[in-house]
Amino acid sequence: MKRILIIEDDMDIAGLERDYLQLNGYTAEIVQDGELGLKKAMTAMYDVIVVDLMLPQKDGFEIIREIRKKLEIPIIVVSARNEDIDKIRGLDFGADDYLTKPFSPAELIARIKSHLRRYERLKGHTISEIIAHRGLEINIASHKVIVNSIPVQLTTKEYELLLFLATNPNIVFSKAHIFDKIWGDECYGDNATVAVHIQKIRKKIEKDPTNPEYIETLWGTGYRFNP
Amino acid sequence: MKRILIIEDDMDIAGLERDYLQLNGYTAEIVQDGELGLKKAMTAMYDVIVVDLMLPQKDGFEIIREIRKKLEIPIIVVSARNEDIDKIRGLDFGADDYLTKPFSPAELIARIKSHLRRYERLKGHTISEIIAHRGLEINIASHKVIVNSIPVQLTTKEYELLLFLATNPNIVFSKAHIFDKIWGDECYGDNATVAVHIQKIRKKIEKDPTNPEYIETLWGTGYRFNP
DNA sequence: TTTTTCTATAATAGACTTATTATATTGTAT
DNA sequence: ATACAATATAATAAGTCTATTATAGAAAAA
Repeated sequence: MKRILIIEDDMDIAGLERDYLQLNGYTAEIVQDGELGLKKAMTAMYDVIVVDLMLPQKDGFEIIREIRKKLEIPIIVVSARNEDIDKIRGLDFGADDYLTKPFSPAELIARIKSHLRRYERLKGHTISEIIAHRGLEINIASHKVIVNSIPVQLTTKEYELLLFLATNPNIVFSKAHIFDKIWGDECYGDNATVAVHIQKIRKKIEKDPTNPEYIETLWGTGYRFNP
Repeated sequence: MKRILIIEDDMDIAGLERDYLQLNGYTAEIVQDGELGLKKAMTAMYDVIVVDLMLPQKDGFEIIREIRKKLEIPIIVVSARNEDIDKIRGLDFGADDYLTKPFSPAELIARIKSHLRRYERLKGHTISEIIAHRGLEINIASHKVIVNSIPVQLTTKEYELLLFLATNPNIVFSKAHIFDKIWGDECYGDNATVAVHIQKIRKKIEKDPTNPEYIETLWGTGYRFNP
């Protein structure tokens, strides 16, 4: 079941969107506040984000830019003003598509479908799919991970690290790269920190932490998540 | 320099498209015939394909379906008839975007730009590029090597060395040259080290390490990878 | 408290060296 | 020419060393 996040302050429109999405087999969640919307989006549990440009508290452009720093998922912009379109298209701030109000819900569905298809084609999987894999299930809301039906409590950093690796399976990342991704480019820190976190995650999710199945060590190169 | 393939029988339109693309720093190639267009596209030398639906000889839909079987790159459809749009959107036959004639060249450029951006975003960092020669497969993103469907575990140095040779097939490299490439010019070390690594790689990937098929020895000269 | 980060130490994979054996090439004598 | 020896180069095996990672525990931060 694909999950869509709607960031939209007009509840009439948001509700309509949600109903249509649900009719088409999607799970939709509405957030009316920009600040909260950004936070929700950053949990990385959604497959697509639909965001209105005109929001109270936080600028839509800013939200998208922030999301794009961390996530690769499709972002569809909704705008009431036709003039915004050029701005959206011209500036490369990370949105994938745009719709001007009023738009037909069918149009929205069609576009979401198309973006999901492409994402899956290029990445090989969608977010929802990666969250449950083999015996490992990542519950994003609670930061809990379920390994072979046994719930495991991860700390924030442990969770972020695992999620990053799990959403990029079969790719080797150096400790420095992982550090940059999780802590941010600006942060200066020790790669040992990454090693320590990896160790702690392994203790919690691996059957035998000495012979890890999920997070593999490539000596001298980095770590790799095996799905 | 990004390469665009235009499959379009109307030379007026195709020429206009090409000129605009070139003005924007792209390399554009025009093919007027559907059959040939498909063949060209399949060479996988292009970054984006722009295809007209109405073509002599071969149906545009069919072409796109064929391309999509093999390639993940963005495909943009151009159609003269407005009615086609619904068909394009409704059917999932692999196109990424559509434009109805007449359209502004700027619009085409904008869309191509946007698709390229997204493609790079989703594929760029995690290039799951695979180098394959005969039974040997090297997956760059995951550092995995497979020989005749059997995964082989290489160490970092072994992997680097094999990758270097495999990406430069049919070229002879002296041990000193290989050493410089893998270890860096500044490093001083023994050429024997290279020989030892070659030996270890052979043990892992060659059927008969004594008569190597992949990494051949050129007595007194160096080593050569045979594809 | 709990979580995160740092530091010191231990474990170890694998990188490198060395010594030895095998093989190809070249040169020389028959 | 052919056979053989001499020489140069490569393959191999084994052992040493180093760099990297794992781990534990303390310190700092939240």
